[in-house]
Amino acid sequence: MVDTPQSGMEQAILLAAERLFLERGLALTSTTDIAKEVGCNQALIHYYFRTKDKLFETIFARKAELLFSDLDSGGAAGASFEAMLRSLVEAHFELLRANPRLPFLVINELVTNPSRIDSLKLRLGGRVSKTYERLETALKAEIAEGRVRPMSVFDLLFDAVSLNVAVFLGGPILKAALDLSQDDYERLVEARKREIVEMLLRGLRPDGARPEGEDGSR
Amino acid sequence: MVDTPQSGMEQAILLAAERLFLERGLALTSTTDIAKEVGCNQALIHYYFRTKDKLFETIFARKAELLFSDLDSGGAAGASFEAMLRSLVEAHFELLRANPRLPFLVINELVTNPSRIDSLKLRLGGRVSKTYERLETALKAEIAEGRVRPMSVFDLLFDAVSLNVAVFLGGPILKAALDLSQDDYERLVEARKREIVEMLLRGLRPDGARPEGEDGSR
DNA sequence: ATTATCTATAGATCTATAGATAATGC
DNA sequence: ATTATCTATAGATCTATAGATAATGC
Repeated sequence: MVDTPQSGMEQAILLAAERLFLERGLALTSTTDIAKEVGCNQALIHYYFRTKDKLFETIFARKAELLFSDLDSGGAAGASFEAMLRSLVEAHFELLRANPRLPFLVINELVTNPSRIDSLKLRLGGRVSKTYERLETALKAEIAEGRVRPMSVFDLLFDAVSLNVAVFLGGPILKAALDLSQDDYERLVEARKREIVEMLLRGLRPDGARPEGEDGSR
Repeated sequence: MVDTPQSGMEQAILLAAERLFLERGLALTSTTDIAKEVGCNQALIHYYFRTKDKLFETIFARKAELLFSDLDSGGAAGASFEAMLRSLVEAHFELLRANPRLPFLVINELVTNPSRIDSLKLRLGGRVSKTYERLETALKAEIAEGRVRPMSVFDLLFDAVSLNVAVFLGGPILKAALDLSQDDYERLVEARKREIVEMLLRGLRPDGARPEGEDGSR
């Protein structure tokens, strides 16, 4: 749990391995590749981490933890539901933007090696639940007051995560397919962020909904 | 392009390889694995397909083609925009349901081996454009008449594909994480299908939208 | 003395090919 | 004769370990 202070070499190995694992996944990254990237010999990887799998596990656990970290959103208790949701979704989006390869790594690894799902479950424990429950209370209240159509928190989160994650899973492919410059690509990502929030908020409105004075700004 | 008639063995190899590639990806599937699955010796794989990569390419091309196949939606020309969109999204969803591992394979392969993106582009050519253009005309008309908020076809498709694909990318992981039975899982998938359509259609409504008599049914 | 780093190598794959044998089509 | 299938193996990895050497901390 606690990160014991690491030697420079250990750090360097972790960093290089992280980069390579994120880029190509576990199977396509050899300890030889990592050593080359670090600039040391391949045996040293095993000196510090015993096996390639343990090294991967270390990195994977940290990264996955990040992915499921509580997005401490919501800000002030008085914020409206819309503001809370918006801030949550945007925080999640920014987390992914800062770690764009993360969804690829996690999906890739959990799909090809489902046994890691259980160890992840243990490690993360009830981590997610805090945000989940706060959101649930808020959502139910909104629905009761008729400001949001009836729906489950599960679906709401599924919708939001789907939209966010897909940007970074499909992004690099789209960038290559459409020959986008880095600039154009970043604009696309930014545009998606706005569209996702828009789609989500509108998608929640109940049947007879009118905008609540909050919209129409920007 | 045309599938030349294949011998039984060739077929068997293709089938086994497809299954394994979809399950674990290219890197984690060896020609030895494939041979074992087929029940022949490993050299035979190379007799028919020369290299493992050519075998993969064959399968990958077919499958990717499927993924980008024109979803001949819309039905009758008189159908409403909502009906057209709904049918398009549902057709896409059903395509994925019939090939649930496909998104994993394609993303996995295009991300770890971006050079395949170009060959895919060539092969698929303007395939996607037909649906795209029909949708574009219809969307613009809707927007002009104020029945849909201003937005691009690009974003609309991105939203829809994101929501659909995420079900099948994340589904197996969720199933394991929540210990769902096969039945429960299938119910979840079905529920997602309904929610996705709901979210998309509502998310398109313009600011002052009232339901158009079409909603409120089921 | 202990810890970090290196060289060398065993043992497991895995892909691809060569060359032998069996099956099939005239 | 030609085509399909098999056995055997070369050559490339790749992981993990053993054992030598260099660096560091008392």
